[in-house]
Amino acid sequence: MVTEMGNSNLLNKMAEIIQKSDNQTAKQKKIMEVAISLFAEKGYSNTATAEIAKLAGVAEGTIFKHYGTKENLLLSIMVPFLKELFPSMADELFEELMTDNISFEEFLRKFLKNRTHFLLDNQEIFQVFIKEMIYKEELKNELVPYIFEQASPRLGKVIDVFQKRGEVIDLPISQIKNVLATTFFGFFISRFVLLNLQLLNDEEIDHIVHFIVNGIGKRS
Amino acid sequence: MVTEMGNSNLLNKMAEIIQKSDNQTAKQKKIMEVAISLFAEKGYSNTATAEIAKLAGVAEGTIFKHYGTKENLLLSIMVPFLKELFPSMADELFEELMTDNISFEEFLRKFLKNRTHFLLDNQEIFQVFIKEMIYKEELKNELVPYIFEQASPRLGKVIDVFQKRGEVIDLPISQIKNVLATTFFGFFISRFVLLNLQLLNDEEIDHIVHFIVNGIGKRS
Amino acid sequence: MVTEMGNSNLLNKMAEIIQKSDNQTAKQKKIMEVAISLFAEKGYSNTATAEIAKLAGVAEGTIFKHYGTKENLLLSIMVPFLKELFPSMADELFEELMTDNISFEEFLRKFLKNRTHFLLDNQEIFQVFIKEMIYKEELKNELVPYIFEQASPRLGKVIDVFQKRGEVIDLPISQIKNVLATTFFGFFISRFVLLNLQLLNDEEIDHIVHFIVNGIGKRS
Amino acid sequence: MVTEMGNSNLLNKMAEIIQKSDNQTAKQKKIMEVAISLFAEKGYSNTATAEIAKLAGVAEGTIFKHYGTKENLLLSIMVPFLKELFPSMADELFEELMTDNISFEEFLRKFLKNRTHFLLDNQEIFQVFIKEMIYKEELKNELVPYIFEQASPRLGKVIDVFQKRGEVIDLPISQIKNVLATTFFGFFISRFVLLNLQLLNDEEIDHIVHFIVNGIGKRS
DNA sequence: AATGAATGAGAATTCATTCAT
DNA sequence: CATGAATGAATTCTCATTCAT
Repeated sequence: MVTEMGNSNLLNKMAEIIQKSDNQTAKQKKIMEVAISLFAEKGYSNTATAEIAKLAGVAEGTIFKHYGTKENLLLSIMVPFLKELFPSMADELFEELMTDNISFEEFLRKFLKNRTHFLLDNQEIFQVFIKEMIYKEELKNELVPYIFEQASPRLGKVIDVFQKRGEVIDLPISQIKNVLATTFFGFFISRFVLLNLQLLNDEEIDHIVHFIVNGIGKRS
Repeated sequence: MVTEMGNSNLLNKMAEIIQKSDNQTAKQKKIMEVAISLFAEKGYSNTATAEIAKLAGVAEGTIFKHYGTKENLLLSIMVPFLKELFPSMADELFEELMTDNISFEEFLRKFLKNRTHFLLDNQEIFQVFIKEMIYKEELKNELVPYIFEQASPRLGKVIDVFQKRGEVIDLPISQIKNVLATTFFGFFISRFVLLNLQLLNDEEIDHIVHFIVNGIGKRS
Repeated sequence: MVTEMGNSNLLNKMAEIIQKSDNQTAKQKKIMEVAISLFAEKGYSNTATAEIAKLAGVAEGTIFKHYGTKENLLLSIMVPFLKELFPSMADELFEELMTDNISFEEFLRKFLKNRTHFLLDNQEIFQVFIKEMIYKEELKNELVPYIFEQASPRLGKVIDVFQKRGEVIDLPISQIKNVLATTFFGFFISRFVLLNLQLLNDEEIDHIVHFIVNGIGKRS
Repeated sequence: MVTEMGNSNLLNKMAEIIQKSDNQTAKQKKIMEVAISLFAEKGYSNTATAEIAKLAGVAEGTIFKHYGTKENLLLSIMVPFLKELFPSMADELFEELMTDNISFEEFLRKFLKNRTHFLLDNQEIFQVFIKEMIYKEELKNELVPYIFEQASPRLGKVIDVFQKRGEVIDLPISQIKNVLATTFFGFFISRFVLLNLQLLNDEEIDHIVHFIVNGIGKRS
């Protein structure tokens, strides 16, 4: 159900990058590594290509030989992350989690654990991602819809399943999706970008899951 | 329980700024206005002082005559916002909302409406604020604790009241605070910064309040 | 024997200043005072008029009302100093020192003491003077000849007197003048400008006088 | 008796500069050449990097690529000069001059000729040097002691030798050193900085040597 | 493929000077 | 006389990008 986005510059560029990104030299890997770290720390526009080159132990020209522009280097960082964050997650992870007759709480718990680990493993790229998305209109305007298109139907399907099993309240799916998306989003952003926390234990995940399921109101 | 913060460079600087900013020239006001708008749109470091000057109809030197540095101009924008976001909110708003024997849901509804309107009125500054906080370690390290100190005890008091009235579940206050803070935060950030939405109707507030109180799990 | 210098911009300007400089207001005096101190410390071109105004407790405009330009403020500082350094010194001091049948050594001693005290009293202006003379070709080209014209004949007369009394060797007067000028000059510059010494005791003056008279060679 | 100066920021910076400046591009050399000339003529702070770039036929950025800051360019000019003015002079020149049983007058003559030629060859750098030393407290405070430490013991040794040979009067060495230093200093500064003279003939050196040895008093 | 010297278009900031009040 | 807001040209410095080797 992925909409065609042929009019998107950014996604076109990303598609190009994917094709080229087969075999990276050692120097390219080092450049990416350093760039991710610096972009995450100081932001894209506060990081000089000269600094990347120096820390990566390559000449400045080398970066431009490989990536053409600084902007392109940024995209080359974001593309593989995006690829892994959604498409693979979507169809592999969701099926994996849904196979057994797992309870809704258990599903949430496993889902949050899985994504938390992925984001912790890629915390720097995630930071780069969010930071740039907030700044750059173009990026925001193209990626937010893309992400929604990727995530929305899968999330919808899951909610539908659990509504039918009687574990989720009978409100319109879109409404539940919004609430869930906002909660997940607030949770990840505040932990991994704003507070820069490096850990997340199971207990905390239990709390958030309990909250999502039961709210904080006391049942009469 | 509010910690003294006399050792804060940034907050000291802010205090100085407030004093100076009483009697503003027409040109100064115009500069601030334009700066807020540009910083919100493109971010602080992607906005040139030359552009601010041009749009404000002043010479570039005028900006520096009044604010000394570009950084200082940013602080001059953020300070009054911060001052109004917390201290005033805290002691006036909270009392106002709590006087009558308001229900928990009603409290949440009113609180969210009030803060939503404030943020809609100051959406651009809020964006500047969040964007810079994400980038600048110094800002983050001083403001996050400050905000927590301002908000935490007040939030705690409210939860305590409603727990005693039997409207909020008997979990540790700190746990409920975390969950609420994350939800509010995710809600505001995703709406006003990431999605850049300009409206919020009462129905949506009802949804989020219902979610906070009841969760999305179905009661058996 | 003072040559006419009608073609000199600088000396003309100075002449104008002299005429205007009759009655100074309290603010003017404060401006001059602060300017001298700052020019001496950091040099003319490293001192901002804004700083002078601030330390003098006046508005920036006030400086320009009185002195027109920053350059003119500098000249207004140098003129009275120059006036006292040479013309008055020349005809009053020299006569005073030469009246009695003073010995050459005694003359040198008194002369050095007198000029040393004058320079110590005006050390800051002297520093301004030398520093600017070194930098500004125009100043150098006009003032060095002027100073030579003022000092040279008077020094020549003194040497002549002591040669006739048999206390100074019979070398060409110009040669002795050069040597003396260089020595005096080196002495004052190194002490009061480069090393920034604030004191000079009689013993040191005795040494330099002894050296000028006898050299450091041992007599057989 | 040479003090360790490991705590000197400026001198450390200079050491770094030397290492980098081994293999200079043609453009770098041109930049240095032009900078020396302009700094000497108008002083460091009255020379714009734009002007240096223009006269050197390079882009302004090139200057900053190589030297980082304008200040650093200044140091890059001064360092090699300083290195040659003292250390090499000291141990090579002094020994060379002292080997034969040269007379004191002859020593002075040769010494002055040698240093005069060095300063004439480097007149512009010498001017840069003196001009900046007068202005910048930091430079003065680090270099004046350094120069004294370099020059003082060597000068002392020479005086000692000639005192023992009976050619120099038996006054305390420190006193003779002061007098000599002041004379040399006044001589070089007044000629090469203030008067900007381009020549020095043997006759003039003979005069100054004669003066140093015999003074200007007539022997009875 | 890799280098790194060179570029030049901005960027922030400074400052003497003007002028309306 | 005095003020101080406003100016705008000049200055130092940054940085993505190019290109000859």
